[in-house]
Amino acid sequence: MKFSCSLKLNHIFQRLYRTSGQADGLLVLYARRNRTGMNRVGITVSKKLGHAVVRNRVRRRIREVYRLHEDAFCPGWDIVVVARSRAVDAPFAKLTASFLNLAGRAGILKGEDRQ
RNA sequence: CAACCGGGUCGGACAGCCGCGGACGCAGGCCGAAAGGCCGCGGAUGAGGAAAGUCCGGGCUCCACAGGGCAGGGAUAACGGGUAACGCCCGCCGAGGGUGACCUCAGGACAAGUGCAACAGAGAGAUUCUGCCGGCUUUUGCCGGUGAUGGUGAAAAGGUGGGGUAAGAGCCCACCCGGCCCAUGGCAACAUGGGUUUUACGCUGUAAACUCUAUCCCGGAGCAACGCCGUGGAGGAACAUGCGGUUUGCCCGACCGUUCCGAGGAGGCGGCUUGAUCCUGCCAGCAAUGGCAGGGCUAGAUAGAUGGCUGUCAAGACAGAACCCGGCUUACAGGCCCGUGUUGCAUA
RNA sequence: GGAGAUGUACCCAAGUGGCUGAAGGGUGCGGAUUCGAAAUCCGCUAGGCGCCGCAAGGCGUGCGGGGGUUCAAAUCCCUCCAUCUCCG
Repeated sequence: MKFSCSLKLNHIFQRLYRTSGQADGLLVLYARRNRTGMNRVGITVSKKLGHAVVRNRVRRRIREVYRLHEDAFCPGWDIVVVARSRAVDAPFAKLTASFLNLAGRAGILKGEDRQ
């Protein structure tokens, strides 16, 4: 990926959880501008969603959504995506639509940036 | 042919496009004095039979070295073997179940001692409420014998039959059951056969109750252990035969700290995968397993790599390594293979 | 990843092999007190699930689930599940 890496530091997760996020039935999205010029993306899947196989599948699908639409995002943001329990059985197209809709509301897409 | 029994093994496949991890390779690019780092390209490679639960056994690592004495604790439990070890596995014995192939069993000792056995019942290892019998009394009743009777209970003096007696009782006899002793077979558990006399073998159940016996173990932790590097920020603490600390308890003993220079700490690197290893063949053994020979290297992440989408077939489960092995337990759709396998039906 | 702890009526909970009652609180209902309530005091029965019954009530099953030992298990043993805590 061109300008993205994974978000690894626990205190940055904690900082993002204190901000007000965007949510719908499938996902919750927190975003915050950073100074690196890169996007740092973290995915949170709680143990309540199921066993390790279920959690791995949800995380991989969410990461795939971001990877396929990386060009639509503005660089320079910290992003945390939390999967809710209905995201376990959601089809891939609905997951994509939910992610892009929440990102648009957070104002981190390139189209939103021009306005 | 059908229904089973036991054992083993696989556990989505193929194609296309876009992606991921760590090794390896490259007269490749950038940075750097160098060591090296980052990027790019390439072809290989990349989750399980349970990776799970963390229930046992080890390896490995560290801590202030763990020594002696007295207490104490834990595990296992027919017998023989296998193993690095085990509470695991194999064989075998006994008991129980099944028509059978076979399956299940914490399966030492209550005849060393102690405890418990509620309620009911006369009585729960010790007895006379009713009954029966004998004697006295001659209404009531009293004394003695008796567990054979009734009822109670999970359990009531080893069982059946006969003799015997006032009535009865292993009191006596025959057979059976169990215990003990002897002989034979077996490494052994045990099996089979015999004996059990003189005076006295007949003993309840419970040890997943205390306990006893036998064998083994017991310092503590666990890779978030532990070692190394360490930005920024802050700058402490203490005075000697004392104080604090180290192991299941106590005593003795031993040791450590009480400092000096950088503990602790965000983060990073190592630990991190060649091992009681896997595959094939032969040999020993009923088997678990062991030996020899040849060949192979087969994940190593660190917010955690195997994915996403499409198509065809199938519809197809349980489920994701985190220091590593050997087991156990639990979850699980379907497919395949093996057996001088079992039973039933049909045909010859 | 590792180490532990706890599960009992709607909630808090005692019970560590035995009889009728799963003790006792809170909660519920009724009464006293009050103009009315809260608090307090007194009494009462019910307590979860299933079946039968018009009702009173009765029977069975229930102490997280399953299995075992025992005459008998909330209690002892094994196993699974759930919840919570701690370790950088």
